[in-house]
Amino acid sequence: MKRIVLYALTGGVLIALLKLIEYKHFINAYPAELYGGLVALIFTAVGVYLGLRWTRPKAVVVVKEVRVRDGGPFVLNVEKLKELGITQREHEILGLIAQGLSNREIGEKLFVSENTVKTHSSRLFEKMSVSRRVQAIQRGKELDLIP
Amino acid sequence: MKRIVLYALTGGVLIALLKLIEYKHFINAYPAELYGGLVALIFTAVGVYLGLRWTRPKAVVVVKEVRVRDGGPFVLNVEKLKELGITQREHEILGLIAQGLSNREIGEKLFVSENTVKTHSSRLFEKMSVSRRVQAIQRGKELDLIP
DNA sequence: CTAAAAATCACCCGAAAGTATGCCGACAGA
DNA sequence: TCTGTCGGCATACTTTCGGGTGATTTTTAG
Repeated sequence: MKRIVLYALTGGVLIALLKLIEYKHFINAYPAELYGGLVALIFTAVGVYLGLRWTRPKAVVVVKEVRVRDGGPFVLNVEKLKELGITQREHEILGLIAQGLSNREIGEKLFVSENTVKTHSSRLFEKMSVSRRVQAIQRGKELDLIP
Repeated sequence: MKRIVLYALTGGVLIALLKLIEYKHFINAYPAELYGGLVALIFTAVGVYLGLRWTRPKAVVVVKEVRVRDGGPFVLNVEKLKELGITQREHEILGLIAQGLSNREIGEKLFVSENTVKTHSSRLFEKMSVSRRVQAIQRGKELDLIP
């Protein structure tokens, strides 16, 4: 709600501002259709971004085929997660790490910055008492945090 | 701050759109900001819709486990090793990588320099068509090169 | 509504990982 | 003997990781 108000305010102010300053030569320089297309494109892109960003499912469950030797389907050890204080996001990132993704790739997948991924993984490693991602994977499998 | 810049950009382009749709008929009835907000809202909504429509559908949850050779002990796939041209040393290093050891630790364990380990792992990654150690582990397990 | 928890992002720094290239010695096979 | 493969090593360089700090924003719980 706050964001919408902010959006309206900044948008309105900027519109007034830009209208005063530069729309004159802006508009006359190229055909109007071009601007129309651009505007549509930009807003659509923004919409896509915001849509993906904010309707992100709470639990992005990892789709992965795993060849396992031991019997029984994978059952997430929720108690262990709570015990270690691992959050959903951190757990999610653990899964993606286990898929061999780099921090950058994880960030792209989750629509967050690489820095954010680093922060999550740092805290995750701390909670899991490991210092490398490979170790985190091992530990995660031991503790049934990941398949 | 980044968000405000984004709004500024989109808002700036918005003025052009208003121009081209002949807003003069309505502009006198209500403040221009209202139209700006409306147009922005509409396009954003369209973007959200499109974004969800086309990029989200595949985000269906399926945790699938393909269980082969259940319960059996690990059997090294020697054919695969030969097929990929992976040498003993490289295979050995793959195993140590999978144990969560760093290149330095591997070097110490094998009484060789860290650089040598890097060389081996580089060649190994190339042969396995991966670019990171975590991926190598995954692939190695899939191909039964490591337990 | 407010406080706490979770999530996000930025910046710095050093270490680890990975790439590329070249060189060398040992050793097997043609 | 020549050639090819393998193991080992180095140097230089780029990228990725991870630690640490601090901050804001969003979500959640009370």
